[in-house]
Amino acid sequence: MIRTRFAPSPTGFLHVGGLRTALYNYLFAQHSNGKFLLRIEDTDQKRRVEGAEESLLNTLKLVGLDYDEGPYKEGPHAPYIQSQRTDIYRKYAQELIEKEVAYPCFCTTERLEEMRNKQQELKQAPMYDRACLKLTKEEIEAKKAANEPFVIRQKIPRGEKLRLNDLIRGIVVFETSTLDDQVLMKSDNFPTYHLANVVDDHLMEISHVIRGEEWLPSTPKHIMLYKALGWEPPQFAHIPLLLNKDKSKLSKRQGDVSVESYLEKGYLVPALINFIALLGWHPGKGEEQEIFTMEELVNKFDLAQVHKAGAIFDTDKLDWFNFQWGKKLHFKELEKIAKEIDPDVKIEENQRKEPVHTFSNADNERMFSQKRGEILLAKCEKHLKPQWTEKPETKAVLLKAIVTIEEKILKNPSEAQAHLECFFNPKDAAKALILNEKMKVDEAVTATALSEGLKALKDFDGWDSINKLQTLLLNLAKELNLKNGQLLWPLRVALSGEEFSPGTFEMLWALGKDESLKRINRSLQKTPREA
RNA sequence: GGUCCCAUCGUCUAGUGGCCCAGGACGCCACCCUCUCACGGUGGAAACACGGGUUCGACUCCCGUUGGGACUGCCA
Repeated sequence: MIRTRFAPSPTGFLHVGGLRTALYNYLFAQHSNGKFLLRIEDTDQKRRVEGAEESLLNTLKLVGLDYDEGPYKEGPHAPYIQSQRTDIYRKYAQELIEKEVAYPCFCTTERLEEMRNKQQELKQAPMYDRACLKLTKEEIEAKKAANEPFVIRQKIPRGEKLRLNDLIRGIVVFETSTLDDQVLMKSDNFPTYHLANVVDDHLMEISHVIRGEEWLPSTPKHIMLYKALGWEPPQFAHIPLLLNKDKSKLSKRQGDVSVESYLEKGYLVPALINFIALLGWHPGKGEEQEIFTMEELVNKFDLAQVHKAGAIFDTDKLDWFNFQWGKKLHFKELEKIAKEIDPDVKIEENQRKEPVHTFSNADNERMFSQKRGEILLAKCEKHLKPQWTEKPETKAVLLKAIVTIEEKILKNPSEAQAHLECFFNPKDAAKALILNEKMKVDEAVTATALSEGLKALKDFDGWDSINKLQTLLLNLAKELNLKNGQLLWPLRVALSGEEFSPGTFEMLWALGKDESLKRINRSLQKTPREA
């Protein structure tokens, strides 16, 4: 039975590196029909952060990493919070002393510090000098009786070779003489990671310990503890680190590392998972697919394909994943509501692989467009000026305008405001902007385009359809013997007042007849006809 | 300093001795589409750290060098 665990320390928000560790544990367990457990490692009273545990649990839930056993869930090995298991660790610490693979140490922090400084100066490896190992039973009892605080240290044998077969790194050999006598129990009677982790992983029947590479150097100590207690060690898989741009271990100081903050910024859960999964793992076999659902990841995941080298956490690619997933999810949602509105709707893909919805009547199409606006609005509402969404008349325009900038919202919702500005705060079109040499738009062309455009639009009654507006103006351009751009550019700039904006047909449609004619008219007044 | 880990385009990576004068993706650049921006399409620049072996043949195996990283806490 495969059993894995994620064992975070509740000292803050869930870190993206932690998310990846959790994800690999989850994927591996799911892939092999095993169990994934969550255990809270809160043995350091000093680093306790209020609310961190809740936030951790909450984020894990948000990203869909549900655990089979863990806090607030029934499980055969409860409790899953280490601070509630201290009796267990004390018992095993005692057992280790009795087996003489651990010993009490009364050295003060000051003495240890002094010792290390000296060793550093002599360019020696800082290691505990085993002063307390020489204590007799009587001396130990006397110190205990005098209430001297003490820790329990692991007694590492000297001159032995320890082989570890890591699932990712292969065989790693350690010389035990280079290993320090690790503290197992602190003077506050709480265990350190090293003891608690070994005891719990054994008791909770963890088969595979999948954890960050930073643990590799202490793994031989852990293996010795398993052996000393007569236990079979689990399999180890040390996954590579996530790195800052300068290749150091990913840290808060060099950018955003909390999963919550990425979620808050609007990154989609499947995009984040997709991105993180591929940082240090690849399905291999020449696979060129990049977009994977959680289900596909579970199917394809394999520890043998996890890399050895660290990966830089570079969010450029995350932005791309987010855009891909944004489109995918959005189009799926549109399909659903289109079918709800009109069971006979025809959905075809255009050349860009975007869905085109053809409805059986104009009412359905209108309703769909409105719904589409509402969906898009929900994606960017928090970035918009509230006055646009509050007034009914501006809201109607907004729901249309927002559809015209769909791909921009999908790409980056926080920029929606800037793209929508031209619908609500029209700037007078600067003459210099309308005239465009490259497009062959001079003053005469502008005057013709605006006045003829205005004339045609005045009597037009197809304002509810972008397609009809398009047909009208394209035909007009032909009649006037103008290139499309010569007619459409002046009109678009007259409508938006901007160099960049949604297209002419889209703007006309969203703005509606009255406002459109007003804007074109105003530009026309200001643009002198050629003499 | 010591111990351990690692090393293919700027980044994420494919590659398990001949399929590779190295493939994909992001980013970048150019062109196309086009009423602008964007979207989309096509193309381009861009990497096996170095030196020795082993082999008929090395990105792939071995050794060394160099470089990077982690650990070296009564933190995890």
